[in-house]
Amino acid sequence: MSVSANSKTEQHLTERLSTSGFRFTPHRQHVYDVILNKRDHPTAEDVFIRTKKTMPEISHATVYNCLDALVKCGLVRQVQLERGATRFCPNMEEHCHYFCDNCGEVFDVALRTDSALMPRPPGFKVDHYDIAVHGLCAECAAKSKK
Amino acid sequence: MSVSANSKTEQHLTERLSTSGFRFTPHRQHVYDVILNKRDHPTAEDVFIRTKKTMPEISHATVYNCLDALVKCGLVRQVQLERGATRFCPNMEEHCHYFCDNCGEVFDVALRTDSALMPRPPGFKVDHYDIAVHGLCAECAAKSKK
DNA sequence: GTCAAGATTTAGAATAGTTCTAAATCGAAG
DNA sequence: CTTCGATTTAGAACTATTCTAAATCTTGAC
Repeated sequence: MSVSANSKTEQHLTERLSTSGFRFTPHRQHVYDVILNKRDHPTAEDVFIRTKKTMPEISHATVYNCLDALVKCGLVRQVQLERGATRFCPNMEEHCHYFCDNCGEVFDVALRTDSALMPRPPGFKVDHYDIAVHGLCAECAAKSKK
Repeated sequence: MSVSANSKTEQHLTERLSTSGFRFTPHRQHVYDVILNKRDHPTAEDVFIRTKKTMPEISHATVYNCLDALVKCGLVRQVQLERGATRFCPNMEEHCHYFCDNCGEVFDVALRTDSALMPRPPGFKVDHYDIAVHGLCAECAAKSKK
């Protein structure tokens, strides 16, 4: 299993790109594959390094461009968990991020509550929810007690 | 009404700082006052500019240091809403941020749901919730229809 | 097929946001 | 009043992101 192993995914990518006015390109495909293959909420820099493995000539700016295109066409989410680099996540289900402030690990947890019921400022048109829970993962919580 | 108008607040600040092992300093007081006085979720740079008005000699690094101290002693929250600068918020109630992706305005809305009931990874020790809702504010939503 | 127009990619420069460093200063405890 | 650690400073350094101009590629019109 490697780049473009899944032609269904590729189909989907092409479709989503074009409905948002973007072209399908090999660069966008590789970047998307990288994000799908290791879902550890990589930064743009991480994605750059990983994409270089199968596509050594790709440039920094292109990775940002591809990531922005993927975000705009709804295949990838941006996640801001700390000061510093933005991370990227291909899980488009409603879910929240449990973030360990000590070791930096991120856990996805599906959202059960009906977020549409949350009170909101009058007239506000919701696009998406961005829920982060900060704290310590089980491992770090155990260590910090010692 | 100006810097240190409220001695109760100052008392509170001194207390909170010292229980976290920090000293009370005029710089920290000014920075905290700036954040309390205009609650528009300023960036560190905004805080720097505003603090300079009453304390022209303050340096960039000190603003970051003061903000970090205030965050560590639980008087101020960091908020990550977009790529780029972190914002700061003195509202320590459980609340979420409605963020207009078009004009950048931020609205605080108190949280009603009991977040303690949310499912979480086993063993995860929650420190705080960070809930952002992206979309368009009433004004921008109206404009975008035209 | 050929060409023009527009989209994409590139390297590298530029900018923004944050952290680091070493020296100077301050303040509390003895 | 001395000492030690905390705080502050200016500015350098570093990290993350965006911009720029030129080159390349794709698509659609002919």
